[in-house]
Amino acid sequence: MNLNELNQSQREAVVYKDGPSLVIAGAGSGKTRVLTYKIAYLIESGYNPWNILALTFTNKAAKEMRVRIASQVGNDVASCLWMGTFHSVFSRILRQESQYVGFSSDFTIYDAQDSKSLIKSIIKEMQLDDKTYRPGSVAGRISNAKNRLILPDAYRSDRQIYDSDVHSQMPLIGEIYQRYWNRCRQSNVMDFDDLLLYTWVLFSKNQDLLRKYEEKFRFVLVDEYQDTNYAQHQIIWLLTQHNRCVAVVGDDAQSIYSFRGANIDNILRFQELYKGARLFKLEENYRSTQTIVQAANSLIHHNSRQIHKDVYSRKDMGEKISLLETYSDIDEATSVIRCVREFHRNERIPYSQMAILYRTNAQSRPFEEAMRKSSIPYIIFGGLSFYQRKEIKDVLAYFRLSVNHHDEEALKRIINYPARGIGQTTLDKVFTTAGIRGVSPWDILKDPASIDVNAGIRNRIASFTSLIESFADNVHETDAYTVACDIVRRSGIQLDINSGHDPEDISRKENLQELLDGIAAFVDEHRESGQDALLHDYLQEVSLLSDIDQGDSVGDDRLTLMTVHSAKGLEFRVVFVVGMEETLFPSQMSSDTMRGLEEERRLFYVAITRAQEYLLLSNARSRFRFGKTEICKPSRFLREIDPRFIQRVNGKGRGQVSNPVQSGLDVRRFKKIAHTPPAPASASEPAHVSSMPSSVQKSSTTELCAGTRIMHERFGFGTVTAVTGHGMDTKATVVFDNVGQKQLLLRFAKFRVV
DNA sequence: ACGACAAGGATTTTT
DNA sequence: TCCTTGTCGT
Repeated sequence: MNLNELNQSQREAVVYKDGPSLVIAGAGSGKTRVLTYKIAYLIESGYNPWNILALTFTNKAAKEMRVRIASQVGNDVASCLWMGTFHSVFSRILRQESQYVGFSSDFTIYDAQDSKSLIKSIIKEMQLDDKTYRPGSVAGRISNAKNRLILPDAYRSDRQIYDSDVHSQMPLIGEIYQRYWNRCRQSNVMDFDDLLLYTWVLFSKNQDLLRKYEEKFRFVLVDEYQDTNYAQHQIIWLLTQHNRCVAVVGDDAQSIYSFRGANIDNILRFQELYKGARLFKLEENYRSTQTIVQAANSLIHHNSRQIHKDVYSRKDMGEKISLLETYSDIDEATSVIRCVREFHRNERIPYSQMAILYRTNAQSRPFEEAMRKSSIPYIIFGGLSFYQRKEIKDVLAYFRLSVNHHDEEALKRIINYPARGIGQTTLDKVFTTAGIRGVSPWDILKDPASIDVNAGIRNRIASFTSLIESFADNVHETDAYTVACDIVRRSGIQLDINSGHDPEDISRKENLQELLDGIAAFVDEHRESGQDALLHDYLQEVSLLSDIDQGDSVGDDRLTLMTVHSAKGLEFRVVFVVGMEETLFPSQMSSDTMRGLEEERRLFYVAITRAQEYLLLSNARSRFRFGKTEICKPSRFLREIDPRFIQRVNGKGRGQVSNPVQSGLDVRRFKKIAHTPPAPASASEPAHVSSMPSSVQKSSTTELCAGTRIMHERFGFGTVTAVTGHGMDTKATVVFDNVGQKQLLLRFAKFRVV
């Protein structure tokens, strides 16, 4: 590792390991670089990788860091690090120690949808009005409570909380929380918040365990600390208050997730909590022009609560920031797209280096239309993620129920999908009886005498339970892919999904295939590195995966459209921030409190600092919203940027005024997430290569030695650096051109020598 | 038990 | 406007 590749302040932050430290990393200042170098440095100075805990918020960030660290210390070492998202690391710990919190180790995980659905059922069971007790808001309150480490008992006896619930017309939330809590325990499931909450319970109620993990994690690093909630903060504190070997990295100016419980005070008060903590500031921005950096500074200075820093750039001043005001949202889209085309033609900037950022997903539509008209290739992020789709969730529910029969939400999803004649009436009986007896619905299904139904239904129930049990039989021995195929086939999902022929059905079919391909890849990958690849293992990983980070195929030159939130951490040569209007950005719902407004301002700060070279901000005088045309005022944020950095531009071009008839008549609806115009008929590569019936031959191991070039089915080209082991256990160490170093177990690896 | 219609609501969403 | 949810009819 070469510390000379770091600047002065980066280096100081990296080599300090004698106590707690807070690294304030301005936008584009090399935060990930510091984290990865620091971990590599710790290892070089004697720390065992398995004694280092590094926590991130996204799988993507964890993966990226692991690759970068692997390139410094090798993959073998890097793979021993405890590195991952809070949720995945904690779920691993909880599975290990599940007995101490009263769960069994094969607990399954509820996503937000499952939680909401269970809460809805509970509200119904309590015969409350779901207009007053809106499941979404109730779920939000419970989630908040969990993030603040408030257990149901404490919730119900807290006067202040009760008053606030009464104030919002929902005095019984405590009761709902208690029931929700019990039901999750009974179902052997945890929701996302539970993964944090029970970890805290585990450590705070059990001194021996805490000591064990304190010993284990000799050094703890946390990325994006400004986004931690109280629970995460407290767990870190429990683990590190004695050895004080903790480094947190973040930027208070980029804290934009308070609506999910993130608490900016965690980072602002870090030094009060860890007395004597060193503060390092990374202030040189390597990403953007001086204009962009200074403009962003001038904006964020309007916030009162922040850690002082002077972010600067040594790049050129660059272009001024363009301000574009248009007549309507349609004009805004056409004008922005015209700019996109000019940047592409005149400046030769690829589309993939440009992004349109907006506050809300609903704003994407006019841009989609404009891009279709001018045949600009684009990709829209947002909307339903892959794993949220019905067809995918159904399959996953089968997996979950096979692993954990008590998973109530999984059961509810699939007991009558595909249709097997077990209707709502029967289900109601099952759930009511389960509620009365205090057992899981599965227990009721297994005990046919417990409900009053006719023999036909009884038979159908019996065949359903034995179907699930037959899946469960294989779950511990057979690999996830084989089990998954078996489930998809024998459950009747395959039949159901293959039956339709409209575009919707085709897409469902493709999604199912993609899921199965993903499982195949998972199995391959885990086998190659000698790890288990059972359905349990897959489920654990996939339950905590939200987006498909391998999603976009490389080489596609497409313009990006996304919300500002999802753009965090990304950068583009050209950025358009659109819809800069009061009530939209800042959002109506946030602008009544100072705290909310400051968060919106930070959000805008994030948007601005995504740009490397060119930044354009636009606002429309009128906008079509909720079925009406609204008059819009320019955002106050536009006035908060120092005018020295701003130039007004005219969106109308050469007197072109948008034609309302033209846009109004365009009634075709496009549901596709991504759209590529037909024009550049690129040699179409097969969209899906089913990976299990391997198209790549296994080569004989004797051909391999250090220096051999190989082509791996998934990892691409790479060079063998070492071959170790004998017979079945022969492994090759390969440095891949794109994905870094990997260990391949030759018995399973799919590659050929080139 | 499923499809057709009406009504109501509508940020942001790393896990 | 558009999406989700609930009710009603067959």
